[in-house]
Amino acid sequence: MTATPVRRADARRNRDRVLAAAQEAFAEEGILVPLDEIARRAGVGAGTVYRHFATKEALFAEVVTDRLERVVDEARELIDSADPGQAFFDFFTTVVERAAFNRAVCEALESPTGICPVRIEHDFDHLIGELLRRAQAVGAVRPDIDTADVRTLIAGSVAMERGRARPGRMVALMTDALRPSVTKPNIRNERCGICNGPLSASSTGRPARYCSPACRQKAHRRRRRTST
Amino acid sequence: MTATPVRRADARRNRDRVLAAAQEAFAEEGILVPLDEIARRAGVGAGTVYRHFATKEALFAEVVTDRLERVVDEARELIDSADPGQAFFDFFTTVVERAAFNRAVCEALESPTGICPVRIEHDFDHLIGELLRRAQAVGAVRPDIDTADVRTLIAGSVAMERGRARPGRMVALMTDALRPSVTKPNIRNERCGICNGPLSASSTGRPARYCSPACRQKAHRRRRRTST
Amino acid sequence: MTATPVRRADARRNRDRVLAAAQEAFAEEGILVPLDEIARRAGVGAGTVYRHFATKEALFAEVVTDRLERVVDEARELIDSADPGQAFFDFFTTVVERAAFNRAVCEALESPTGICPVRIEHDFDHLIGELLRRAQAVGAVRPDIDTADVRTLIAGSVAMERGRARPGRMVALMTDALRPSVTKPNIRNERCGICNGPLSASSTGRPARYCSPACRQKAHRRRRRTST
Amino acid sequence: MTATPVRRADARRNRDRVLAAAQEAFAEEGILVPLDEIARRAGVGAGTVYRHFATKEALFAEVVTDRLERVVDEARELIDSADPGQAFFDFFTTVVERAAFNRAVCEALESPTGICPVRIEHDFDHLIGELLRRAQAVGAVRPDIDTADVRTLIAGSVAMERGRARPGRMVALMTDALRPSVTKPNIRNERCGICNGPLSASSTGRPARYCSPACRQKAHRRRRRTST
DNA sequence: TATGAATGAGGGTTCATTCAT
DNA sequence: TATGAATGAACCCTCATTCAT
Repeated sequence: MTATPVRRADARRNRDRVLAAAQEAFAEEGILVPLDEIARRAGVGAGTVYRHFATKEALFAEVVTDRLERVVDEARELIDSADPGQAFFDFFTTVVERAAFNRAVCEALESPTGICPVRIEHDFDHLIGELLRRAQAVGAVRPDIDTADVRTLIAGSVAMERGRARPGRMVALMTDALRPSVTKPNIRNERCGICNGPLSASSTGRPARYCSPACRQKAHRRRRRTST
Repeated sequence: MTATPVRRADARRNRDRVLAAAQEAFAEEGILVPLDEIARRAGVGAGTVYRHFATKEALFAEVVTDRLERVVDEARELIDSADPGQAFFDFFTTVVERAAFNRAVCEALESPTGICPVRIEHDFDHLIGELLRRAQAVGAVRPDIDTADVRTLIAGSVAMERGRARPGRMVALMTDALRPSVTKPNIRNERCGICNGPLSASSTGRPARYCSPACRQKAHRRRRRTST
Repeated sequence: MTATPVRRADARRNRDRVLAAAQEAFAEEGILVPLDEIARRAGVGAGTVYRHFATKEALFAEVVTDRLERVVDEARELIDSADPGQAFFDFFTTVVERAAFNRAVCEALESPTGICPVRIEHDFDHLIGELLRRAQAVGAVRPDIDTADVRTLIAGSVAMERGRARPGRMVALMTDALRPSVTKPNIRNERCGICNGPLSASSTGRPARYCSPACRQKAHRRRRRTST
Repeated sequence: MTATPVRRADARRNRDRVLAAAQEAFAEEGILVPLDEIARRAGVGAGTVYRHFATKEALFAEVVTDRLERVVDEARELIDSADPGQAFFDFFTTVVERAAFNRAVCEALESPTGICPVRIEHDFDHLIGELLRRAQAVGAVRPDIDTADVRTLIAGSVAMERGRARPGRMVALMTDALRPSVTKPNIRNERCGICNGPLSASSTGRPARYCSPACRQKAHRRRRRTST
């Protein structure tokens, strides 16, 4: 009992070393990296890892949570930016860039299962929501986008950036996609009334209801038949 | 005198069952699904799987190749479509939709390593290239996009669609991103001359060189110092 | 029932093909060669192999037996040779040479377990015994050698020849060992009365009882102690 | 401050138990013994074996290397023996005796592939070479023998001794073979000029050129034909 | 408390043998 | 009868987790 404070300091230091090693290892090799490898990088025994984290999965969650927390913390001030559009796109780009070099974050973002604790997920979504709302308010982002879309786009952009030859290219394309455009987007995702195929966006006139002249013709014939 | 061995029918049936089970299992759980699980789903012993496929990896490749071959075969006629834009976006949408429910295809598309035989990879790229070229020729697709971009976008769209609540939404957004727009895209991926941060696209005036007023100011001050 | 003779002929032919393929495969790769490989070489199904041979081990025994039978058959006339020494050494050399290129025979000869049927083992031993007896009768082979020695020497020579750079060298040395010599051989295998070490053969005087002067001295001292 | 980790004693004990079990199992059943069997004999899990030895093959190499190292270490002093012949034959006999009860060593000695690390192989060969050279210098060993022969003879003797009824008998015969003899050995390995068969050593007269009177007669006839 | 050794349940794969066709 | 497909036990090896020290 005498050395408790020292022990606590030791434990804290060990915990941090494990986390740092896990950050590194998970970032480089993903969740499949053996736990022993993490312990080795941390310079501790495997048992020590388990002293601080219940399971490997919990350690993984901690690592990802930690990353997300940093992102959230650093991005919080962006909410009050004088240029909400700039703020939103800065955030988007930064998050993707960081995650793209981090297999752990990639795998976490892509996984639909709730790896991270609810709190941080909520914080992350809240942050996105605020940035998005303000950016949309000034017309910097398409109005038909919601928070879930942005999260999905972030994850997708990360996946696309990872290991690609020209870094930043896909994320730039994604941000373009988020900007309002005079072209009429097809994000309503409506389908052809005949063949249920996708509708091509037409930039003029009223929205198309059929995907092609052939289908329009078919619909016309049907209507006649029905009316007969 | 048919040259096919007598037992072919049976073996073929089992092979097909294995392939079907593998399609299912790989699609649901990805390449990490145990081979025994595939055998179980097919209702055969593990050895039977190995009779038909040299390794688990070979089975995986077969499954993915099969999917891609179907896509390529069905899409080949699109090349001569009267509406190249429509053809391109139809293709894009169809491919993503199919793959989105298929972890195997996702993992294969995302993996840089050559899982599939070169032939099918080449066919796939060739198909994309042709559809893209024609669509760009009629102005239906942004001219600054290349085949590699499309492949990446397909894989990314798949990742984004997978397990998402509103199917088709992300792919629609992606296709929007591919359409030409009167907004000036930032796909040049240029960076702020001061902080190297991303540039926001401005739809009017000359292209921005700095990401924010603050950076522009900084640059201004630097220029004065240098000129002195 | 109509085609019985034909079937029998077919079966016989198949059996022979399996045996030939097994000869080849076992000779090249040893008993560990997969049975499927043998079936493949024979151009039959694995089931056909089992129609003719109860187990893989039985097939192996048959193969080895067959080899030994040929050896015995070919060597039988040597028994009545006018030069029994020549006959014996010819036999020895030929057997080793053949077996040295035949992993199956090597493995069978080296294995103490009775792989082959008793009959052929007996025939083989009988042949060796006769050749040996006659060769010893004319003084061509050391008299302190028996049939078991020869069998062992054959197996050992085969093992030594296999894969060696200079074929025939070891078998020549072995045959030298079998010839009578004016040096007194130590095949009595007696041991030093003190340290139980091997005795070196001395070609003159009475047989040594101690392996070295040191041991002889020790024995001398012991005797004095005991007699006191 | 000793640098040895705390747990070393325990792990060391287990490692030794694994090694001992492996010695036993490999010695009895050869390299084909299942690794699980070794673990079972050692009273540990399979994983423990892999903690100490990278692969089964590595464990096998360790076992054999260990044996050879002991042999080499114990035999090193023999090099300076006052009786080089005695030293050589002692070495030969001892090595064979030990290995004869050890399938592992047998298989390693017989295998041309480098199972053991180069160092020990080299040490072993060097030792043999030295002992052989000195023994030949004093005329205790035939001069036409080289190091490779001795290695081969050791392996062969081991194979011959293994499981044989009269231990030591074959090795004694082998050592006899190595001794110089007044009989003319056929180790030149020359062949009959007619049938290419082996020549029997004749102890008198000039070396035979044909293996039998029949061949000599044939040669005679040929010569006549050619000269005509 | 920290260590890292031990565990043992699988993982992919092989192959002697059986059996439906 | 011959086929060769199917079987499944067993192989070597990995690694998350536990536990003696």
